[in-house]
Amino acid sequence: MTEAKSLRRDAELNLARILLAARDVFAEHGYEASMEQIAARAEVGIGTLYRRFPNKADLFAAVVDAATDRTRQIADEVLLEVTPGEGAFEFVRRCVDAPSCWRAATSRRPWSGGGADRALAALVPLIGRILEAGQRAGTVRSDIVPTDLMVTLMSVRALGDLCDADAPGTSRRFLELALDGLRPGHMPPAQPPMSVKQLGRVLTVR
Amino acid sequence: MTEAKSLRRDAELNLARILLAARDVFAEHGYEASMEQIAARAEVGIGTLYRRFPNKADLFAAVVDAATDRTRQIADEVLLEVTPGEGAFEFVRRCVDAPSCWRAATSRRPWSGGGADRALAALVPLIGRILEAGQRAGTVRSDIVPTDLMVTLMSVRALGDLCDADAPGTSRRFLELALDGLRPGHMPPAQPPMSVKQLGRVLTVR
DNA sequence: GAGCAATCGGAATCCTTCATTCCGCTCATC
DNA sequence: GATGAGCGGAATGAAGGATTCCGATTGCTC
Repeated sequence: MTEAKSLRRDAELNLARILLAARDVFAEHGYEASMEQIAARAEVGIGTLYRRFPNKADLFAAVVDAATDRTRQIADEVLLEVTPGEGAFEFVRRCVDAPSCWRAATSRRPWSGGGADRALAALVPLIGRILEAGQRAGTVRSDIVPTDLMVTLMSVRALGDLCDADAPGTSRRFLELALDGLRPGHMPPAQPPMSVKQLGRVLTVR
Repeated sequence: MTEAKSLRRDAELNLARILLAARDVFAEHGYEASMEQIAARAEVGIGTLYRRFPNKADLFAAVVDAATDRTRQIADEVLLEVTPGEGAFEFVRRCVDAPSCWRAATSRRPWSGGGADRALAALVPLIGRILEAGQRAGTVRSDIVPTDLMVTLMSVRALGDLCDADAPGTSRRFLELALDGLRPGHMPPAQPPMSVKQLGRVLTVR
């Protein structure tokens, strides 16, 4: 966030390029993407990556942090712009459409340290508010909790990775079907929802 | 299927173990699982794997074929045992519960050759019958097609890979929510369903 | 515009991770 | 008891990829 030392102009440009490229490449291949791929996408030498980020994990962490910020921003926007009844659905849609938002979660080696917990601590209350608004409006089942939305997001993302290259829009269609499942009118599932603590564990390196 | 040459009794036992182990290990790690992992799980030397299967791809193909058979078998059972109104839902549930059924599809290197097309040719009509029964009974939306069920299966499986280890039952809960989305009472999604041909491409090595 | 430290690029290094091969030993089977 | 089908698992070789290093550039300051 706060860059104490100012970079040379060209270095600053390259840093931005790297972050952009890393976001896209990680989004596409998950943590398994290679540093060389990222460097190539950023049109930068590998050495340049390593001057900014001591290693791959740190670069990934930076990307994930940015994605978390973006997610929070989306939640804020939804809370502001969207009708209470539609907020929850629109939030998930916008997250799916955002290039890398929450995408890291479907990667195998997402956060390390307490990163996931911090991200969730920021996100869960926001999503809770969006959700409650929908429930008060009667457009969202009363048995839905924030982790349900996140889980939906994760599964849609995973499906997109699998299918969208060959069948564009597949995950989008599935998303709408899944969202319909969140609307009132059905029996609650026997299985209780995932806890936030569990989700934190899911998102953390094993 | 038809083993022309009969194996020594111990060899036959080992073959069964290998197939079992491969099924489980591939289910757990996808095609990236190593031959050594499989050999270890089967409590067998690596050499033994290679005497039965000339290479990894062939072993994987054998596992996938078995899974396809199992899926078809489940469809048959559902058609026979389950109420028309519940068949579609129960089919997906049973597939999710079957240890390796359709699991390969979420792996990155599933079928090669025309394997996927053959499997789909066998499965799609069966699923179509299950689906139509539900639609006639009024428990399934009229805009749902067989690929929707398969896509649901795939996303639930993917979610399970991500979460179930840390939060058991998560994919199960999501499955029920997603299935609710297939029930009548909502607007059809704007995005048309995936075609069978596209699904075949998704399942095939790139 | 000269000097210089900050930057670059990317070749080279060093691991790790497999798939696959090979071969001496074992033990069903006849 | 002979013998060849089977077995285990060390060894091989290739690929992939993170990280390091260093000579060549180039913004920036005086």
